[in-house]
Amino acid sequence: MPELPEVETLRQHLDGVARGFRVQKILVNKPRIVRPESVTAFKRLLGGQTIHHIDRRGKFLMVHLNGGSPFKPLIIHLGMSGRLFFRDRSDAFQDIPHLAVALEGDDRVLCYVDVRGFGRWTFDVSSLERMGPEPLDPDTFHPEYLQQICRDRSVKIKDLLMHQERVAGLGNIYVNEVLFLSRLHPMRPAGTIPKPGLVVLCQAIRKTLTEAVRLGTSSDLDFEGTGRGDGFFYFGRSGQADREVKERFMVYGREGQPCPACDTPILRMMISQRGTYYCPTCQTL
DNA sequence: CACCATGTTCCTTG
DNA sequence: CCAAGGAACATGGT
Repeated sequence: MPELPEVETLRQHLDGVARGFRVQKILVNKPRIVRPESVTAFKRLLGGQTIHHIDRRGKFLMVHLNGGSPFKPLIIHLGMSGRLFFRDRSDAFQDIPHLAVALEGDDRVLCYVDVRGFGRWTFDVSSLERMGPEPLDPDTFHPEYLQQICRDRSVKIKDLLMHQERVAGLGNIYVNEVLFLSRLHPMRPAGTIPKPGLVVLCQAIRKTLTEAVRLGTSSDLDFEGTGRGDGFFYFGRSGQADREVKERFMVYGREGQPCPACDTPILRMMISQRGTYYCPTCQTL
């Protein structure tokens, strides 16, 4: 569920339904998720607390809590396959496949399911402290900032944009879309892009992410993938909502299909071990 | 069986 | 110290 738009969609949803939720009991089925804390330390920090509100930073959710250390929010990262949703307390939530963490409240249970187990629940802020600016914040993210991080760098522009210490929240799907919109080849050395190109790139990042959040929050999402409508996420299981989301990508996952701009077949290559999709006519080196 | 998958972190090499 | 490249993590879908 991973990139900024999906996390923001989840944040908005949860912020509206999780405020005031009091953690009565904690179940940790996959201890790896709460690293580096021990399960007992994690439970001590979270037990008895109430959710005050939920923020986002890059791909991280920050769950602010009442009743305990006020400056230590619970930080959640969904990794590649994390899902978060509420179930009734009467449901057999403990039997949900790949349930990694569950927070039991008075009448609901906040369930965290993570098939691959790359996600993380922690109170450790170290990875947040090094994170780059929010791409949707015009005060810190603008063409001049892009110019600053690109200058004198030979790194491929795709790798640079996916580096969370440079820009927070872009991942492998949306970076492909952004580069297509910007007409930039994914392997273009960052330092060779002239200022006008960086202005276009900045605009493409804002447009791509803003539009994805807009679609994510306005669509009738099948949150849990079961048709129930409460729970979470719409991408990664082969349901109807999933297909609708995929259809709006211009190049991601579209190897061999015609470029939306010029009909040249989309190519796929590997960059840093990630599938990279681009139009060889529109995006030249 | 082979290959691919929305991500981060750690290690090695230069 | 920095940058680049790659493997590892764990599991499922096609």
